[in-house]
Amino acid sequence: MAASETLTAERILEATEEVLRRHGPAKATVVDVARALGVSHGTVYRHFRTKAALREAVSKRWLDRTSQTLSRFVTEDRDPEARVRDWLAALFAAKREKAGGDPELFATYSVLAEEAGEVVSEHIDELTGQLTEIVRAGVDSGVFTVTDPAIAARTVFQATGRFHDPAYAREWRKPGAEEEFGAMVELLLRGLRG
Amino acid sequence: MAASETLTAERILEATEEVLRRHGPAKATVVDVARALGVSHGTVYRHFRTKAALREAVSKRWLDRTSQTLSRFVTEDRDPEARVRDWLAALFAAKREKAGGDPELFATYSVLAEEAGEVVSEHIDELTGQLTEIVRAGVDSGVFTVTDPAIAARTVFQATGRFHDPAYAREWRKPGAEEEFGAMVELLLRGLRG
DNA sequence: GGAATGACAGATATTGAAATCTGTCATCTG
DNA sequence: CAGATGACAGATTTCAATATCTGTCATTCC
Repeated sequence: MAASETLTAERILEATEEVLRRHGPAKATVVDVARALGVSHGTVYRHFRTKAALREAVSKRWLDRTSQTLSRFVTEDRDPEARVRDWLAALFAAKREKAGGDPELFATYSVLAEEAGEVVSEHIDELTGQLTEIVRAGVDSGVFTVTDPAIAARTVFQATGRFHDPAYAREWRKPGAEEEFGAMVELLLRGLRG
Repeated sequence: MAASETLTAERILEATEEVLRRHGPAKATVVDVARALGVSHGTVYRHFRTKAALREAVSKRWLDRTSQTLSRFVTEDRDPEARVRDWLAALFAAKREKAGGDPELFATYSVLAEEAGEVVSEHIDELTGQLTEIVRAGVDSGVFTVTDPAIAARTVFQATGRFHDPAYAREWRKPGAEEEFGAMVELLLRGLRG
């Protein structure tokens, strides 16, 4: 039996991701997860209070991977304007790659995220927080002239929603999407500079 | 019988809107529309090839009302910057009012629009066309410094998507939405000015 | 004794048969 | 004869019976 190893929250999450990959968000059940782990479903409920909590944890994991990837631009010691550009480009690239690489899995995670409102809010707060730091660096160095870096960052994030919100995923593969993204970033940077 | 008047496409569209209002998008049938008009459903098919075509026509009507409302800002002889501001504000106000006033009807039309891809594309082309004209006026008068008014207008329209795309309707009633909209418009105007 | 189990009640999902709807067209009606 | 009808075939939806799932908890097992 695979039960030779201790049953950790981590192992349950991995099994859940696998079950979601196989069955999709509508058909993936807690019983399936338990079966995949070779335990009874009651045992899964010892680690996660509800099915919703389990799915939320999976969502969080998924979203955190993106935050992680982008965080490197925050600490870099480079021109803030270039960092805003690169941070946004990396966000778009990451999303587009995930959506294009395995559309079904991407749709699955999009459904999960839809359900997990709180987790998504926190993710967005994390991302705008990162962007705020870069914008603040730009204001401090005099490249940007906005009054409030936090508001400016939130606005830039919202303005680029079309290029990172899963609801728009089908637009990302259209020809011209790259150009549209470029025009958006340049217009926003003009706005940040003033 | 209500059939005293001639059966026009117009009358069918009105009856369809009424049926949609009553039954919602999922349950509204062509048979219902025919019944409301006191004719057989075969007669409705004489005017609209398919149910989808009928729904598209209803969507077009709905969207055209918004285009109509906004067109006045295009012809006005005023400061282009103020006109961009007002055009965007009018768009947001119109959408928010419709969504807030009768959420169920708004949801119904949102579903219809989702189905009618082509009609929505044309609507968006019409709106960005309007905005392009205002931006071009701004470039001509020297207030704006963007290279291509059409690209700039499209970008501004996309950036403000959060404030007019029905997918975001639930965000519009949140406190702070007005401020977020204001910050977005001001950042974009800074970008247009350069 | 702390972790795992599986029987259970209520909620949710699946299924397949019956009902309704879409779109066509031969026929009817003024 | 132009416009309307309603019967029809195939597609889609509805509905109720059946099966499965979620979440709990008394009991079992190391």
